[in-house]
Amino acid sequence: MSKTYDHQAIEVKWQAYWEQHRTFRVSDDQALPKFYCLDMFPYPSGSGLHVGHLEGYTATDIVSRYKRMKGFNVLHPMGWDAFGLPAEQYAVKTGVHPAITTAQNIETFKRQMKRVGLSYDWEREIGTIDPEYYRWTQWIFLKLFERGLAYVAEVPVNWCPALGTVLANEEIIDGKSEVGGFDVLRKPMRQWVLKITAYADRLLEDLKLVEWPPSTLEMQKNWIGRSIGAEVEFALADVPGTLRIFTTRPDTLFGATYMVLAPEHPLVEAVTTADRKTDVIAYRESASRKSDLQRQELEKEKTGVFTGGYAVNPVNDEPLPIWIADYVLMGYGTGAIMAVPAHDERDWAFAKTYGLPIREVIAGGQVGQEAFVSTDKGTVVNSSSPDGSVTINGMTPADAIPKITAWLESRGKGRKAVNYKLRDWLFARQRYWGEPFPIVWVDGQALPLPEEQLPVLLPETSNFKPSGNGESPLANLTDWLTTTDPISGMPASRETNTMPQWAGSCWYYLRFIDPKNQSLLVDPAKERYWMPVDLYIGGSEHAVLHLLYARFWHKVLYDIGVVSTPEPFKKLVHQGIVLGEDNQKMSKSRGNVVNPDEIMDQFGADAVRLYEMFMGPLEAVKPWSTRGVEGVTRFLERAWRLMVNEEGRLSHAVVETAPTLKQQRLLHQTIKKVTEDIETLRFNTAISQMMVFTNEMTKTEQRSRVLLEPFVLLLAPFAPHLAEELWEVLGHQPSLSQQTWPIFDPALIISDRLTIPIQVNGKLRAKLDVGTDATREQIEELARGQVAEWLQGKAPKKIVYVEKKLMNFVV
RNA sequence: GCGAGAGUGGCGGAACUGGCAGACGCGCGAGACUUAGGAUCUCGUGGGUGACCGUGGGGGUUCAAGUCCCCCCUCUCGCACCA
Repeated sequence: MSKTYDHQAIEVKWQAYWEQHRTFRVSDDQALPKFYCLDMFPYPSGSGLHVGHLEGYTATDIVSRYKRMKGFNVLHPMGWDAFGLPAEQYAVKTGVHPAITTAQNIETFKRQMKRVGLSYDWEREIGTIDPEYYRWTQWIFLKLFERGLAYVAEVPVNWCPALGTVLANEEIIDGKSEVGGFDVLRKPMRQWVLKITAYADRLLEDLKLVEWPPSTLEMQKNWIGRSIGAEVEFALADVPGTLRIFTTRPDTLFGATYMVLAPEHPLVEAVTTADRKTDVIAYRESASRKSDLQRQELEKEKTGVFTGGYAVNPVNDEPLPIWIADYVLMGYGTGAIMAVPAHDERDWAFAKTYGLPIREVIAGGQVGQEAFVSTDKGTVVNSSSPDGSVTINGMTPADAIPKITAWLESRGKGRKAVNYKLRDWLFARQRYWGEPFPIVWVDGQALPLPEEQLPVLLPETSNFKPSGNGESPLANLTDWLTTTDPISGMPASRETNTMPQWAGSCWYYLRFIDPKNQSLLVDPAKERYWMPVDLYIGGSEHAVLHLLYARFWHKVLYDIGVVSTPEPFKKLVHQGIVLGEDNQKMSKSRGNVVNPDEIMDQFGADAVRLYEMFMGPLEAVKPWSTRGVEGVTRFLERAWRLMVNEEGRLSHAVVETAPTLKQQRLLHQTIKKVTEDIETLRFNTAISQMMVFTNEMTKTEQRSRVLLEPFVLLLAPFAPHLAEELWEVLGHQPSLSQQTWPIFDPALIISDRLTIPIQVNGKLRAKLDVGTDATREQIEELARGQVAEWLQGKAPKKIVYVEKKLMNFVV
């Protein structure tokens, strides 16, 4: 491929210039309007950047460069989510300390990012593994602990023998570990847990405050899973006590024909009769051995056993047999349900399997065929208490629910209740490469360390193997483990768990605001100036966990006055996945991975940036095409040749004379389109407009400087190296990053001629070229002449004229 | 099954509040310049080829539908016994 311009030389030149002149350093001048433009910071993996990373990074870089030229003070930082399992697994295998591999990987990432010309303020670089950073991660943990939002619990956790560690639910896919695909068993273990459920309502409500993709909002809503219903007390028939259940359908209480407890439910022993004991124990055991995967596989076939016990339905005093079944989950609601087979699919299936009665209480379906679950349709029937104190017959389910709930409440048999799918957040990992907890244990009690003792440094070791009993490798470090409680002076033992990877990424966006602050997490004045993040771009794989956890911490920080906004990320966009050239997901095994370094060697950083944006809409999943990179390279070369001759000097085609009106119109249309498209992140169409401009200019021999200079500025956010060079060739001082963004003149956009399509019966038959001042009558007369052939002399029934747009004859 | 999004040339994709379907790029074809071209430039390129058909399929609203309404099909992503 012949080179019109030497991308290599130009890119090296300008990257050095930017670095030397600290061109992208953020100012703390709060008089300027601010724009906080954030990428999801990466985990620095061993394989370096891939073209998918680049898509999001290029998008934020274009917006950042554009906003700077628009006069904004732009915060566009980058850092490293550098704690994580891969480096630790590598250390276990090779003995190389995770700090070493991590540092190397960060070097690679940073080198690649600089090569792409991303305009980060590197003076604000942070890493979650830096003690000066995790000191504040630990500090936030202390605040959570102080507020009762961090507690210790003996939780059955997902124990993965192969990884020698415990996994969170979200790290398990189809019953296997996300990393490595190993088997996972359940094992009770002492864990730190964060009470995210205390914030469930606010996490749900405040989704109204953000501009996020609808799918992400929906996923967060589902994850939180708020549902409103009632808790109802069922007295036990033969033993003292009550059984509390949660239902969203109290309107179907009269249709309950049996009860189900989760196998782990504490009342199981009490209600089980002697003759049922063997079966119940056997079922409980088999249920406890089932992994989540098995539970999913057996979804269709419901199993359970009768306990022999009965509970009394509070609405009609009817005794209901109590069963245990693993389709009822201990972790949700009260771990017990009333079963209404007529109006619940699961109960229906279970009732069919075990021959339990199905009683219709909402008319409108065919409950013999299938459960009738609609709450919008149907009428309540067979639902009056025997003592006549309540009836909901004839009502719609929606009306019956509050009525029966109120009645239960008046009798002390129940109350309105809200439940969430969201569980508290298991916040401890049995790993080395993570933040240590600022906690010591004295006599079995967890005590927080004072703030002044932070950070609790991760101790040095060369043995990264798990202790094997489920504790982290830190448990092997006796010297570190043994300490004294600074408050009481009592002998103490350090917490051996470390924090999960999510911890560091929960608040990093705050540290970028004030990365070197020694005394505060973030300076309040700076925080008020910069927050919230105006644009946050990252993968949709973080739609739930990272974004929910970060929102949770942010709200806690809001409550203690550290931050000033209820939500951290105002606008969120997910870049789509870049597929391989074969339309398949990029993977080493398929051999379709595109290495950005190789593409940059061949075509240069500007071409890669441009192609990443030209592929299609930012959020769409789309395939890579190296041919496409060639295409945008041709465009860049054409843009170059517009103003540079073969010797690399200003071309003679560049003239000082005034442009034609038509040329000015094209320029101003281009300014308008590029400006609006950057604002709405439609980079592909912005580039296409610049191509149109370039194609037109290529045709002319005399290219007015008045046209070229604004064009170079428009090109700058997309192809910054080339644009800087062109700006210099045009005789200007660098850097154009300090130039102001071109403004379009609305008067210059409007054309003096119009093309009016003429239709007959909605079909295009002619086009009229008229002046903007042409009247309807003039157009109609001209049009009649043009389409006479289709009018066939008949008078049109109707003539539709849309001002300056179109004329349609209806015959 | 539920939820969200999407189906437009050979390919990636354009098309604002209904108003010229296919911008721009890739690919392909023709030509120019050249010793040469896989460089560059110019022209052409939805399908048929007379006025017809074309935005996943079928209905509808409208002077006019890729765009709005109803039914159906397909794909992608997420959730998946949450009572």
